[in-house]
Amino acid sequence: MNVRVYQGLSLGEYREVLEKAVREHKLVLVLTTCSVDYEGRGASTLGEGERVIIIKRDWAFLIHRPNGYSPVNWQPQSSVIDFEVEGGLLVIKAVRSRPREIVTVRASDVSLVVVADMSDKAEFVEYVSEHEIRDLIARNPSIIGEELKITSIEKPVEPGFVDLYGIDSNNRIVVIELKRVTATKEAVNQLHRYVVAVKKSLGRRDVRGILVAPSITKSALEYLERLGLEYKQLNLKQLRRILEEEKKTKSEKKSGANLLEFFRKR
Amino acid sequence: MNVRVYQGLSLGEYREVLEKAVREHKLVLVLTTCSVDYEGRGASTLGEGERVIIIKRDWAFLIHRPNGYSPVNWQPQSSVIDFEVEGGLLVIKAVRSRPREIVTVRASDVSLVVVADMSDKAEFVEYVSEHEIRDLIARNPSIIGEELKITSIEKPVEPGFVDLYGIDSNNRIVVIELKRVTATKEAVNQLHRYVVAVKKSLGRRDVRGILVAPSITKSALEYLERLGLEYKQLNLKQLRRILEEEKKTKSEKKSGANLLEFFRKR
DNA sequence: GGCTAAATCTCGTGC
DNA sequence: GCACGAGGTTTAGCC
Repeated sequence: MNVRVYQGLSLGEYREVLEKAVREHKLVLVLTTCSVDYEGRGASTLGEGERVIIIKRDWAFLIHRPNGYSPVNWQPQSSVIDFEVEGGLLVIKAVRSRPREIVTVRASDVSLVVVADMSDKAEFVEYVSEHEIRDLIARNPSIIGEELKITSIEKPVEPGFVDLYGIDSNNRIVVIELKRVTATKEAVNQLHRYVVAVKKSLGRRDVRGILVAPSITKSALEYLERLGLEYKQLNLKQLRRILEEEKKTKSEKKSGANLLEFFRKR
Repeated sequence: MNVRVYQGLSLGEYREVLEKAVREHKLVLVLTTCSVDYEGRGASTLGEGERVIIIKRDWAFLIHRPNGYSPVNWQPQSSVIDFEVEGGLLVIKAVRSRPREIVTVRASDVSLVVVADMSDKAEFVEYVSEHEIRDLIARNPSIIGEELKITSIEKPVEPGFVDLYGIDSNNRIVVIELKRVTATKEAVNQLHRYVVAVKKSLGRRDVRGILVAPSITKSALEYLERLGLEYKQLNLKQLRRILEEEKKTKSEKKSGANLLEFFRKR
């Protein structure tokens, strides 16, 4: 990694360095005393204080305060980043075109600028996502303690997509809504919407709605029961164990079948 | 701002510097070649590559790749940050207790460490939020072209909170759901939920549901009309003008009051 | 601490 | 390019 550190320059000199670094799509860090204005979908102002500015190679633009996870101001991807010295201040403008938004930094002092060549081609692998859980249950519905035949994944119905759709051992239609986190009223409502839509489109009354989640809020459970829907608890630890097992087996077999596509094509 | 820059140290020396800086709640930046594992609500692995690590004064922990707005891994607030040198690697563990999550960084190389004393006490003022729009309409319902008397803000009903609640000129109950961005089916659904709940709790059928938003998706509008609900377009620019005006008047009044106090104290 | 909903949400995916 | 939904969402507000 090629890293350059700049300290003790004049604002004009910093401007030169920053302008060149950004033009060359380097990664840039700026430690600065500044105020910030934002104007776009919303609007904000931030008084003077000490912050870290990160400008990424794709011109993502982040302003971080000394505390907290979130940047105080940002631009997910800027179309223009402009540096000017005006009235004793280094003014940085990060502009985004769609939606039209602008972040303006007014730096009275720059303590440090770091310019780095960075390369990162590594693969990011995430697991235990809702997708993965969904496909696992589709392959093996007994996980949720039901004798089901899953016939569709992400089945489109009027108000959206049903996570899992199938038939139980009594030939009743089953609509499943899946959450990988605590289910709230929103989730109950989503399920209810789908059940109503399926009932209507099929002209059948014997449609079961099952909410599958690791946990559910008390009021959501009450709401769900009042609507005649069901809740099945999901054991995430067990699921992860099964997924781990499958992954091992899969990497041995090296099978590349896409379950979603498989179901779609039927 | 007191800034210290470290380069060319051994991993063991870096460990010392980082350990001390974090213990003293300094802001820390690390440019490093590393791999990352995450295990908690979800799980992920990331192969070796060049990244920026930010450790904030409150032990928020962010790992950024050279591109994109989002950190690839993070800890909103760590309870423990631990540094060890193991097998030629600097291993950084950031642990969060609730929920139990752990991010593990394995650094094969450190290019730069920056340790900074940073102070930022400035106020962050955000405007044109849903709150502000809500309160403005509450004060002046004619903005949405209706003769309304608003009687409640954020009225709690069974499934959640009604943004604005009131009575129209024909004595019909009005439930208003507000969005500051394009309204989707989700918003329609939210409104529908509230209208159903209010109808039920009052035993009245003459309850109007109005979705107020700057725009609405086509399918959401169809859905809304099918449910017998209404949509009112919001002119954000006009709203912002009014808010600006009000703010000016308010600050004049405020400074006037301060002036009054000032004179009283003499 | 639980619950509810907003967010300059961002990001991926499908049409 | 829009629409829709997930997210390790995070954050704020209220009880």
